[in-house]
Amino acid sequence: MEAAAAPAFGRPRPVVKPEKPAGDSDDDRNSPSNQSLLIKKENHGKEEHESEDKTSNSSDQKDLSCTKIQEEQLESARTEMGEVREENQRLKMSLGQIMKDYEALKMQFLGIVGREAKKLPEHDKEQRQRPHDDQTEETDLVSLTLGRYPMAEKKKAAEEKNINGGDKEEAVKQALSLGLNCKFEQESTPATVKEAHSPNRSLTISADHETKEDAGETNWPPSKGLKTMRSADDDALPPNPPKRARVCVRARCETTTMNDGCQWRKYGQKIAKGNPCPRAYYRCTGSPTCPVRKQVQRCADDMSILITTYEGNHNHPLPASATAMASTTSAAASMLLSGSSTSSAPNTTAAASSSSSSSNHALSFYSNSKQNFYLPNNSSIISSTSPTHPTITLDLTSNPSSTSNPSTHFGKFPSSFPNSRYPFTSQLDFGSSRNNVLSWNNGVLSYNRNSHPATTPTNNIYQNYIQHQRNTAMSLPHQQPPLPDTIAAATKAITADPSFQSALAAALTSIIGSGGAGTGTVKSSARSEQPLFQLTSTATTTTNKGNGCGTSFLSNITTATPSNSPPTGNMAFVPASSLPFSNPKSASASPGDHIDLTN
DNA sequence: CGGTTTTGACCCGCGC
DNA sequence: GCGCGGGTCAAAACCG
Repeated sequence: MEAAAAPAFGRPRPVVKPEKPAGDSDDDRNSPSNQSLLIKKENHGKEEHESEDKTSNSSDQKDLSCTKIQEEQLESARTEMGEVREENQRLKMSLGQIMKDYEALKMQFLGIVGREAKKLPEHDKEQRQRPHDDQTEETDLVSLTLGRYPMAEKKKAAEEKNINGGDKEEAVKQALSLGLNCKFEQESTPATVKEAHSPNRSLTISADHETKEDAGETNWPPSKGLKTMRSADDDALPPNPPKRARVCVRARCETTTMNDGCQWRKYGQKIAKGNPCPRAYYRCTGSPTCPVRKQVQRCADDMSILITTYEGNHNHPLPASATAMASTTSAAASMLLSGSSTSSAPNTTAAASSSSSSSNHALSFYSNSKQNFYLPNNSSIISSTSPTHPTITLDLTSNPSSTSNPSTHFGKFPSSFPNSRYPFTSQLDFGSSRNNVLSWNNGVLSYNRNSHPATTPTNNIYQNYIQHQRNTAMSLPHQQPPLPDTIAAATKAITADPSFQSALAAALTSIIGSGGAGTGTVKSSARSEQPLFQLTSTATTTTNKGNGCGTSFLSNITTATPSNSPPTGNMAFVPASSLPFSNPKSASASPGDHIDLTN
């Protein structure tokens, strides 16, 4: 392995002449110097033989000249030998250097693994101890819950977890080797990650998938819809297209679909087994060739929960309001595909590495080289992997009363989730000790902290993040700094760390919205006629005349945060004009919505 | 009239 | 090989 790994370091190898093995002195018999010596001997014998037939004068002269020639040849042979030895030395040194590099990387990797292991919550450890077939990559499962997570249910959910089990090292390896440059604007950065087929994901493997997707070639289930793909989306499908990740978003929503800012056309509906609610199939109509599709289905156990599964990346410019969700889903997919899903604990640092910080990944889960990213409290991601589709689930449901909807939690998730056939789920609870609630209700994201019901409810998540950013050295008691400072700090943190979580972004958005507007509604500075996003909190109640469950809560905090991020940047800040609430035309985007303010 | 939704039929993979 | 189930197609209906 070491020998194989050494070239991967990219170190320029010394030029080695293949016909001249750089061996030690043992191999010198084949060296040119020896050859020349042999030639010399042969010549000497030949000359001696010839000298018998010739006169002594001429033979003496010839002997003289021959000895000179021999000496010259000897000299050149010696220099040649010296060169060969030098080359051997160089080769040995470079080999040693490669070995050193390898060892260093190995130590780094082990260190990361060790750190990761320390940060695993206890239930993760329990989970790890479970004999699980999660050893296979096919069953990767992570969970990120953006809602409060009661401890009891956390334990349940922990049982579902498996990614942090025996495969942790593998996952970290994947995280180290993968970075998914999910893109939503197809042009800028050539994405370089594809889904891995095998547990041993590598950069090589990850090179294709995104590229294909970015090129607008969606690798929809190769098995299915070949006809469809050929006709509409793709010109050519690879013989063995890689699996593509799915991102499942669970959110409380009374409407038929979540309003994620995209235009969708329904192309099918099916009654899925085990769920009385029909599953609807939508296609993105933003571009005729846009490969993105989504499935919408209500949770069988809790009809108020809408499960939206996204698949594919948009190959066209998205409405700004859509970039948020697209970014979120893509980031989640990135996380899944990169194996960074091993992060689990509150303040967990994911050992994910970003392959490119220049991606358009609006809400990257990745951290640049040595940066850590922190998952907000109560955020959870469930990722599961079916034989055909790795799936990551962003649970945006909240459960203010932990017992009201037990089924919405991941402990029961597999039974209610349409992808329940996925053999494993793992839930990573990022700490719910503070009883934070981040909920997404019918187009509004609300974040409640139960411990301070009367205060501004939306500060905790990024406070935690900021606290982590400050390395907890200050060990400040949990408090809520003045909002402007907080926003500035959050902005700074976000801009400093592009890997900030989408969920955190959502929370931040709501924070800023509540803080900036005070009424829970932030209006666009450019177009004040439409709310940028609306927030519910324990203190404020807003009505959403818009459509359905908006995902654009992630969008448009530009007015509050002086972010320099482009619309497709790490945070999707969009103008109000493009918010889905203002788009009542598409029924799929926002059919007959009404506001659920129960949270 | 163009776009969307509905819905039965069809295709295909997978498990038995 | 067969049945099941998920996913998609495509024509008709619907809607603004």
